[in-house]
Amino acid sequence: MKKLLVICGPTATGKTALATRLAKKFNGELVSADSRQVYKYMDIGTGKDIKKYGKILGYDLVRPDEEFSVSQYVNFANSAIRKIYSQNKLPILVGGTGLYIKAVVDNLDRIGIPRNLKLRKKLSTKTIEELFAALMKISPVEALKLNSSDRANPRRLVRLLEVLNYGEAPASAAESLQFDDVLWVGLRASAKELKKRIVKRVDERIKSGFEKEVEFLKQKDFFKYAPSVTLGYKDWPDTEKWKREEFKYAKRQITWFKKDKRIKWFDVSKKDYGGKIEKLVKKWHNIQNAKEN
RNA sequence: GCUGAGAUGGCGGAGUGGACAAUCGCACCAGACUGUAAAUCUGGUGGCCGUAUGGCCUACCUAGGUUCGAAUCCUAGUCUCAGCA
Repeated sequence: MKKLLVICGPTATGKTALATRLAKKFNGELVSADSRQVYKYMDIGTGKDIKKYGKILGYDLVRPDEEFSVSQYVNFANSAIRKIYSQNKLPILVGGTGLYIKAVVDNLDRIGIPRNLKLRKKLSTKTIEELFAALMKISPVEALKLNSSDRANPRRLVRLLEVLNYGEAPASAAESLQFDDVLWVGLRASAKELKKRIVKRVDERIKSGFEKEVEFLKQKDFFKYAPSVTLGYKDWPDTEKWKREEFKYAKRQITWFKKDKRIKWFDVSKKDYGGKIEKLVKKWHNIQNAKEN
């Protein structure tokens, strides 16, 4: 019986703390689903609470100047989860990168199709109109499926061309992993509360030596070109902007997760939400055990 | 005190007689997103009514004026900045 516990939600809601608590209680192991914590040396800025929480899988997978993608993440996560099963433990997928979680749970096809640097380079100078015209030529069906937002998004247009150019049947990402039962727990907070928490957390990160981390990364030349240099790192030392960007990011996360009706939401401002979640997980666990017998 | 420049929507900043509720950027709100996802992209953003084309009201420092018509021109005032005393 392959069970998976997902802990998701916007940033600064205490996902890792909750996951750690549940891991202790239910013999679980954490797998981080966070697209930034995969980078080495970016510890304070991405909030790797190693000291506080102990072992978490999914940290430090690549260097800050390396490319990373969902498909790599799925490969990693699947093998990590397999290992956890082999130890008879409960995998807990915890993080705020909605796409990564979805990719692991729902086995997305297409993400197995590798990028085509040559093609990307060739297309990099094209306008949106030209890209869309090219798509219409290859596959009007696929082109017209795009919504108005994606149609104006060069990154998406290029990727679709890449996919259609690949020809063969879409490769799946690594050996897929099917789950028998997934429990989705989401942590949420009001905008006001979220803002408060974000401000506090950014201030804490600054206090615990964020500037030194940035200096180190710069010195190592990781800032020259790095997909990893985003919010926080990107605008340093503008800490007010960092806070604002962090909140906007949280809102994007909320927009993403809101759509997934599988998620059971808990407001972290309510008292004893942790206890309630524990109860829910316990019940879920027991039901599964009963089925197995 | 004199001389010059200027006062525009939450902020920055265009516009300099009609196409202006006012380009654009930021901020803000909503949304999309199956190989960059802390990324990328879309829509909205004075008030009221309408699903909408649209209609009405209040707006470009204040008060008057010119004009069919003013954010744009004139007069006076207030304030800000720069240079000189």
